[in-house]
Amino acid sequence: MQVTSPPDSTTILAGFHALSDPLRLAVIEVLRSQELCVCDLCDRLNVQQSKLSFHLKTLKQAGLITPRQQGRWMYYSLNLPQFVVLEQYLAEFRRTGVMVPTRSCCSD
Amino acid sequence: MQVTSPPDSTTILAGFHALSDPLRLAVIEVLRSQELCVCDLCDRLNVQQSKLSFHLKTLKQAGLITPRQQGRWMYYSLNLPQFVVLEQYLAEFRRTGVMVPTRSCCSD
DNA sequence: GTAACAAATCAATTTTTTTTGATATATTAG
DNA sequence: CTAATATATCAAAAAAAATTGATTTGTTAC
Repeated sequence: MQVTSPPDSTTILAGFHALSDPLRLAVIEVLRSQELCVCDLCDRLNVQQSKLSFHLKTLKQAGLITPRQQGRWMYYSLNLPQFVVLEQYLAEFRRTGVMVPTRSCCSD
Repeated sequence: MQVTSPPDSTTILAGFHALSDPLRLAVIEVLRSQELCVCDLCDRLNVQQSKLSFHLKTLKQAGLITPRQQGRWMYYSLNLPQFVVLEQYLAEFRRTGVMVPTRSCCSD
């Protein structure tokens, strides 16, 4: 019973790439407990606004965070379903623990 | 009951970075079902040897693959426990579904 | 020993990503 | 409308990552 179609590799790649930078990881750690606006994130992570904006874009495009505009503030929060997508991708490997015995290589 | 100590962010970052490249993802997909030597991987992925070697190094340093030397061949296989480490990291987010209601921002 | 082969490493180049500071866009306050 | 503020975007520079072809290292075959 497969409810959702498997994600294409582009989605997976974008997700892992988004999680492969220290600042971006720091962002999602901070958002773990609450939605925050850009200026709050700037303060907490002590990083300049345009820099943060660049990384938020990466996370947003990877589907890991969701923006919500309220007045002139932009609030970001985690998009948990996308975390699950990546988690599931990794979980599949665990289920493939059945290894074919090593064949002999090329010309051997 | 925590059996293993939590991985440092360097480990997590290296892992996600290793998974963020198309060729490296292709490598682990191919290794999913069996251990393979470098020359077999070259053939299957149709990629030149030094290029593959570069990416194998990245995967190896991230702990996602394990080398096994046999004669002049180097066999690589998945290191499943490290996949689990990353999976667990992502799973933690799912468990933090309890969101604090949004506070008002900065000067608002 | 030498030749042949597998794989890693290296240096130079190319490509991609990130950073920076400035500017543009959009919203609210007055 | 104008000023102030929040955020996004842009272009240029800097930094990091990837590609390439050549070379090196190590192993086996002869």
